[in-house]
Amino acid sequence: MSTAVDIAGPSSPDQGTTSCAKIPNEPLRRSLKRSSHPYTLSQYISTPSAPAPVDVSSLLQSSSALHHHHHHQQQQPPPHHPQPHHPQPHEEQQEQQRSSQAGPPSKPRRAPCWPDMWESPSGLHLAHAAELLMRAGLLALNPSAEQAALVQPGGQPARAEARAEKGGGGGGGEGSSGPEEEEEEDALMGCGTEFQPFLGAWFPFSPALFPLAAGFQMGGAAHWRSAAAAVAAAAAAGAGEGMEGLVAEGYSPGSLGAGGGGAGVGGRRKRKRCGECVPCRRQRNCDQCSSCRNRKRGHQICKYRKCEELKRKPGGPGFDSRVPGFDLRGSEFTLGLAQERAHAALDG
DNA sequence: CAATACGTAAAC
DNA sequence: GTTTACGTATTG
Ligand SMILES: [Zn+2]
Ligand SMILES: [Zn+2]
Repeated sequence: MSTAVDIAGPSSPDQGTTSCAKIPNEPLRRSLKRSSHPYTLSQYISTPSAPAPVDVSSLLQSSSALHHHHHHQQQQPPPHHPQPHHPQPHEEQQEQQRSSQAGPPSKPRRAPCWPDMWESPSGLHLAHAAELLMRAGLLALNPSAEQAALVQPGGQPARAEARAEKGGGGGGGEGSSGPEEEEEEDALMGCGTEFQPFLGAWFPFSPALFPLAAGFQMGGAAHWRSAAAAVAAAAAAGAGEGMEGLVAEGYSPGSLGAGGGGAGVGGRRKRKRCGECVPCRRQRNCDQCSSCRNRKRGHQICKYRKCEELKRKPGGPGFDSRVPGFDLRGSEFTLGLAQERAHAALDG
């Protein structure tokens, strides 16, 4: 199904060639004025200052939380062979590249490698499916089955681009990988589903499954790669989340005046992730979805990580068409497990 | 209506 | 100062 997936490239490079300033040319002036009219501040005010999400990390790593709660060290699956030196272009550069190369906005360089099929917010299904499979033990030793199931007949299913926040050499370039990696990996492994050894079974890397595989790899076969790289990656990634991640939510009624980009007039600041839904639990950006690719301009969290709570509008009448009785929150099993394992591995 | 762009709040 | 990410405007 998912035949209706947006195969077209969602990323509109637009003409904003330069970094982030509409100084040079103003082909279109979309931002005439950014007045905003949030919903009803009552909703926000009503928001209890109960810092629920804060405990998530603690819950996940009850034992690991002993050492400290500074940053959530997450697992970072090394993409592949350790490369001492690599020309890792920054996103900005990539942006400019693609932007400048194409005057008119029409798909700058979205390699056909990644059908946005995985990009679908509903892509979580993949993760769910994977978890189900794992639980069922179907992937025990059945690479063929998994491949056939997850791999797409199209040709280029998924490719690992793990490094993401490589962190590089301690600070500075945070970057979050980008399309460029595609080519790199392609050259290295030949643009194909990357099947990594997963506890004896082979798993295809996909944006949705990434975190899962990562966690398990670290826990089960962390030795498959340099521990140092993993640690570095983990640190980098962890920092990224620590930025905002899941902090206590507390709004100052008095401060609710203006601002919030869109939440200026009359409204509330910004809601926070619930921290319990599956998307919230994703620790890593897929780097493949529109948000990830356009994060520089879109300033939005990875589609796979977008909190379901935030997805629905507060005053929304129809709310969201959530499938009743199908709360993915139960999926915490795999996620929690993976994370736990990852943390455990990191902690030692 | 969906996707994207921008401003800005909030955590660091 | 940094970055991340929400919310809306604008665009399509
Ligand atoms: Zn993403
Ligand atoms: Zn959530």
